[in-house]
Amino acid sequence: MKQKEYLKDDTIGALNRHKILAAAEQEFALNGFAGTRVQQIADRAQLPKTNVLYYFKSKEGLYLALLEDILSLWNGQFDEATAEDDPATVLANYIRDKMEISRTRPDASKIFALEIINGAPNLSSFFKDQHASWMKDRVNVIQQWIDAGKLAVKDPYYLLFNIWATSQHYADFSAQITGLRGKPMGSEDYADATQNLVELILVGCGLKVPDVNNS
Amino acid sequence: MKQKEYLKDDTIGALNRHKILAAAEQEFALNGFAGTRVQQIADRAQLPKTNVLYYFKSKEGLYLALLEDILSLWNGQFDEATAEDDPATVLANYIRDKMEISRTRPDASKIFALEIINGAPNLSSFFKDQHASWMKDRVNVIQQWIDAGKLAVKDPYYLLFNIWATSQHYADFSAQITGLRGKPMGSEDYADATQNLVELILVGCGLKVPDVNNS
DNA sequence: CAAAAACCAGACCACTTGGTCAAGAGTGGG
DNA sequence: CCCACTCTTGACCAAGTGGTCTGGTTTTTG
Repeated sequence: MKQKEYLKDDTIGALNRHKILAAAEQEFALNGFAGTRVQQIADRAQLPKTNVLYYFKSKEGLYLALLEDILSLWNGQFDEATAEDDPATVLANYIRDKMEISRTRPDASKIFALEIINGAPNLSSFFKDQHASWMKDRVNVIQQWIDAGKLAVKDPYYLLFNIWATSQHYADFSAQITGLRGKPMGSEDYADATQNLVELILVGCGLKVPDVNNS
Repeated sequence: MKQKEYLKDDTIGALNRHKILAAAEQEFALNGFAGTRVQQIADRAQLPKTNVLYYFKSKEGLYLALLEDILSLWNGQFDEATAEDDPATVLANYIRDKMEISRTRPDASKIFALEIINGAPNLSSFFKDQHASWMKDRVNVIQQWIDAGKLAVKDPYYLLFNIWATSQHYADFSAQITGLRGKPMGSEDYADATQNLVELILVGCGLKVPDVNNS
């Protein structure tokens, strides 16, 4: 029984694991893996350092567990779209999804960014493979749109890169954005930025911007 | 006299300083500040560790010196543009500039990104002020274009953020891009990506894409 | 109600790492 | 040639850090 115990959500163990992961997400996002002290995570989680190491074998183990959680965010609606769907709607929703993640999970986004900048040393080849095959599928759908004359874009890869870059930018570079705007992005600002981005990308692809009210 | 000595470019000291900075740029980009060992920098520069500390007071001093070098890249042609200039040309050139920096100085771009993600703890308020006032000027010019009906964009800020995001993405996320494309970006790929991006942004702003051959 | 498992936490340690020191080796101008 | 200055380098150290150990307390379970 004990092995399954921690899968339940209401045990004290599951609760602490959750607290630790949440604390670790903030600390790793702010200081990177090497720059984060286990003690800092413990402090933030309001637990003694020893407890952190009790629930997770090591600092690296904790980081990897966290990373796995974070990677599960990298799936969204666009996953199921097919060539028959309307590109404008699909892309608009995908962009809105990505922006919503940036807004609600900025630390997760930052950790992912840090990981990639450092050459993705900890991304499992499982994730990489999965990610690559997801990409192939999506590129394929986009290419069909292009071939059908629905999309004025030359290369599907660049389109996706541009969407990722712009949407993640709001999370990853929030310090710069806040500094330059003079105030942090509120949720209305995010709504503006999202609408702006949707229009830029869609118009840039020769599409008409669909109504806002469809998810 | 000794104080000016290191400003000369051909002394042994200037040479070593240069080697150390170059080595540090690579190491810091790959491992972040906390994750980089002074010894690693020394090894890459092919000098004993003590020498690194001889030329730069401390690891932090070295990092700050490097950062200052890097920040000097954040100026470009767009700086001198006025509301009388043609927005399509100015923006296209600005995007090309940014992409060129991503291609030729990816490590510098990564270090800047790491710095921002971590909340920009080491950016001098001098740089921040300078950056903010640059921003105000540029936003002003863009706003004039908008007011004159030359540019179909609602907010100048978001336009600039989007340009930065997309162009820096190619440097900062090169590991992901390489993984997904199956091969690293060559200079022809960069040319393609640049042209693609210029078209996306300009068309997205309701502009016509000018000829490639003007810098 | 035991016994076993899960949880808690202070004391402690091996090791890494930035940085210092001191002693010497080049080097250039007067 | 000598003297001041720059440069080089091995030996060394104090502080910080991830992680263990041990002994205990609480919770679960048969």
